[in-house]
Amino acid sequence: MAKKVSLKDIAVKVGVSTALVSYVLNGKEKEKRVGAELVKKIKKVANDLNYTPNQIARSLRKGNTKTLGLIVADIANPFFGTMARVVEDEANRFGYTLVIGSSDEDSHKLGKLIDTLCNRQVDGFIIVPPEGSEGHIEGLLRRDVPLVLADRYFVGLESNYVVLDNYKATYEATSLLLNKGYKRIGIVAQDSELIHMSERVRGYSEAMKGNGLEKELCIKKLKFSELKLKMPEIVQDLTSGDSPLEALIFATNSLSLGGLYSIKETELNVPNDLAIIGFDGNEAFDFFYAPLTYISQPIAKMAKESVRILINQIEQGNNKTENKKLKHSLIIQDSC
Amino acid sequence: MAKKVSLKDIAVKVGVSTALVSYVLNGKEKEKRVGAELVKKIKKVANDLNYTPNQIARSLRKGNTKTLGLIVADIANPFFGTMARVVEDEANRFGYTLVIGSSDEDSHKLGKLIDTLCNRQVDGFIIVPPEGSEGHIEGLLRRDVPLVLADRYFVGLESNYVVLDNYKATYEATSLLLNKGYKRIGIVAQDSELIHMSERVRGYSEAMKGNGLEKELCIKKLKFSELKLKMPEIVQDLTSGDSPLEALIFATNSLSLGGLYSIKETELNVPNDLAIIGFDGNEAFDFFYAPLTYISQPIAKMAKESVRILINQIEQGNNKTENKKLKHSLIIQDSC
DNA sequence: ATTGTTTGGTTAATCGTTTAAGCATAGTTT
DNA sequence: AAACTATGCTTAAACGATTAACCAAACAAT
Repeated sequence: MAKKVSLKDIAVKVGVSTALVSYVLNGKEKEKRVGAELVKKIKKVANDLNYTPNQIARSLRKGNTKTLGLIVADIANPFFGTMARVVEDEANRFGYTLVIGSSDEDSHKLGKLIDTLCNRQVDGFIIVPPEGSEGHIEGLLRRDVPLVLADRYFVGLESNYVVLDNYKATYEATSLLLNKGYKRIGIVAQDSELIHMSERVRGYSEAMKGNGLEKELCIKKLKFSELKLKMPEIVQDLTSGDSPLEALIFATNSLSLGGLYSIKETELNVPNDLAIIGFDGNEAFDFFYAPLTYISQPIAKMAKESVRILINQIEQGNNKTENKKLKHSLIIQDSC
Repeated sequence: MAKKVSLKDIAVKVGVSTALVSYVLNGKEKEKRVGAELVKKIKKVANDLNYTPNQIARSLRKGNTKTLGLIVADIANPFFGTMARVVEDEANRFGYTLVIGSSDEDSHKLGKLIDTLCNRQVDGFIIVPPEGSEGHIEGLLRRDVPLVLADRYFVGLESNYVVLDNYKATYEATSLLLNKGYKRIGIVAQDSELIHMSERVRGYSEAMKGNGLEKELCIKKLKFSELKLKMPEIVQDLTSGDSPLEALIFATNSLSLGGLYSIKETELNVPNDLAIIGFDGNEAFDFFYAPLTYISQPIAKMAKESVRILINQIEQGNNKTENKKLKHSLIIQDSC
């Protein structure tokens, strides 16, 4: 790697001190009363030599890196990929670079990522926190590290967060089914203590109870690892027997997808034998023989808000926390 | 942000120079003959204070950042998301952090990303180069910046690269169709000068010519921006008239998807009226009424090889370039 | 007794920027 | 003429870690 042009190179060439060059190149020529002649000369030489400041050195001196850290569950997941993309663009717009990490929903991995990024002195974090990671988040908060939680948050922690109004999302989805006359409605959710999931289940429950159907509640929880193994079985169970379900809500994108793969293998006809509502968009939803009705998240808005809040905290030192619950939209197609 | 523990804090607490602490914490206690007592004490204090080295300072001094830059077209695209994920894991495995950028297939944006990452002193790049970016890549090569091109490369440039054997991929896909008896076969490709695309077209052409069908060649090229607009029209054109196509190969994932959306709207029956072969996997392919036969890329392998080659060059200063053309696999389902 | 070696440390320069503080010289007040 | 003020630039410390070079004391060898 060829060595880069430094302030010193310019200084030597022009015959001044590095301080002066730094002032000029940082637009402090007025404030620091640099001679008009020299300003021109310095700018020209800087340009000729194709100078760009060494961010590492600058970071060390200034104590900031103009870098944000984004930690999602898995960047290969299109939901997080899309989110990352918007975060990247927004960060760039504000002059920040983005570093992305995947936690695999593993709080230990999250801890390692946080350490790494802290040592690299990122100025702040946007984190999609996995289960059991309150401790790590709390640690960051205690150290006053600028931080926004996205997609999920912890009830006990006073932190910034930007999430979907998950309760309302499933409440309305369930209501839609109820309005269409379905009564025996079930939900397949992730087996997780995380608030976004419990809110989704609660939205479903409350909607059912509101219709006097508390006895009909059917909630199945799956661990992530069991998805491929158990989904066919679950679909089978729920839709047979003496009171088979009439409708099913899937509480995540992967559950929806898993569900579709399973349903495809059965004799069931959607929506006649079974109505379904999915979560998050997915092109596959459109190609299912009965294109899926689904709850869509405003990913871009979530990402933008997160960045805005984060940068606000970094640059203004804003210390009161901001919370956002965004509204879903219901994409209505043919599956119910 | 609370200040972090530094080498000096430890040094002061133990009552030694920072040099000694640095030696011990970097495992040079033997080489530098540090007293056994002190070694213990320093390690203990470092541990108690929860010390972790400031990577920024270390980077400035050592001239490396243990950071890799990955520039893809769009991290929201699952193909690149998956690739990024594997690159991330591999980089981590070797003690590197990953910074990701999206070029949007825009060489100017690529240039800006390269500048940003260079100023942040990444140790090397993995780049999926957009059209017209030879100049930027050449610039990096001239400065001896460690670099691996992925997915595509430039014929004139002597650089590392890891790509799919695109020629073989479409050659075999076309052969499959020919063997099944289809004769009037077309290909819909991206309108691009990039080698991966021209190789895909060439694979198709050669296979057709090999069967004496050069007169039947039907190659449609679409600009990325025209995809949604023109695809329905193209599908319509190709499949009607007096010699409608019997089979169609889509040369990218988004073309495949766009094609499927269009075909869904027609009266055509796949594979009876029209056989299709797609590119890259996609869950949507599985839910099309005639699950798609497609050319699948070994993304993980591509990512791993890229990282291996890159780190090899960074750490060994290896200056002979490595090139890899990986083999596709043909996932055979019901669309042909 | 002189020289040499080992042991166990310290000093100080360095990476490239930023920035507070200082210091001439010229020009302006009183 | 003495005392300020402005102008225009330089010096040097600092950020935190690394590392070459040096130093002192203890001990051994000639």
